[in-house]
Amino acid sequence: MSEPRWLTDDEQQAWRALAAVMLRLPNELDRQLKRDAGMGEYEYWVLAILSEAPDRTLQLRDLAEYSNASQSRLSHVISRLEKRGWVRREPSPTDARASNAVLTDDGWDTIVSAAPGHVEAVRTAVFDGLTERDVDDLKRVCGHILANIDANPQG
Amino acid sequence: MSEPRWLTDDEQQAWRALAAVMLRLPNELDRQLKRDAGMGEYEYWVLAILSEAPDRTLQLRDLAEYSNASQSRLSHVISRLEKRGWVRREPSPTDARASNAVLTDDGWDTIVSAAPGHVEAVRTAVFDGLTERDVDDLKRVCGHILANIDANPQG
DNA sequence: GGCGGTTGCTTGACTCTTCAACAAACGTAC
DNA sequence: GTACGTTTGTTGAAGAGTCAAGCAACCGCC
Repeated sequence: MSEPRWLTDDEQQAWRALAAVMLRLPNELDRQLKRDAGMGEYEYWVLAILSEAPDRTLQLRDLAEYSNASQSRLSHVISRLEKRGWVRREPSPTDARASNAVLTDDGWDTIVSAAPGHVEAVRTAVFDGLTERDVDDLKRVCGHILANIDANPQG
Repeated sequence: MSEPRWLTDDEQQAWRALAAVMLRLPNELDRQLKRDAGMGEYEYWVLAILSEAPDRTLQLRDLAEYSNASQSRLSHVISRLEKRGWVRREPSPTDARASNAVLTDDGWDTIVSAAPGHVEAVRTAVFDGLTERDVDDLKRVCGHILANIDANPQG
């Protein structure tokens, strides 16, 4: 192993800022959602993605990918959402291994009523005070990071 | 409550990208650290911050703030690090309520040997392919977000 | 000097995530 | 058709984080 390529000062500062965002922002949004809608940020994503899917239905495999989680995590989460009556499982008609998650009417009502408050929280915590260029920069840099992770997974 | 200020398309895209980073990046770095050094990303921060502090010592209250965590979380983590012999607690000489965390020699050796691999993982996952301007943008935008959170805490 | 509010920290219960092991169905090659 | 490796999904145990409650020390004030 050769001499490690240490981070420059600028990189260190950027890294500290990003790390702080990753520690604090999810916490912040979880708290708002938990308080106002009884769910966490990840559960919100799952319901939101389902609500936009054709027939409000998605195979678990795909839902896990779109929501950036492991299948195991999604499986546990779907079980919880099922218990609350917001989602139900259906066997896939085309592949006997696969299951689909379907958003119920209750789930639809829940996400529709939770959305305004959550969007407001995201706006307050993230986008307030950002210029259009800031938003573009954020999208671009995060896109690079995701590409880096995809290109070089640790798992 | 008035009509919610929905996100623009650009904001939505940026938000999805940031959310994906927040879900996947910590996971990625945790896996590398767990595999190569037997600790998680947050534990690494704690050790790293301590290693740079005067006398490798910091009051728990301050360490919690610098590491962007709750005191409760830090308390649990320090207990784990204590069990592994990387950190020890000391009563504060100036305030009988307070405790200091001190990095042990073992802890020092651990963080020194873990650092190169972890820096490499951060570089691979985050900074590879970023221009200097990207790095500046990342720092600037994350700084804005942190300011937003500070100005408007949900807790 | 002691009362009341605040600060620093710990604890335990609850919830959530990960990881590894497992099972069932698929598909390809022979 | 059957054997092998892969894909899809579930499960249970172990590890971590959050939250609320609690305790002790501090500080300002009367």
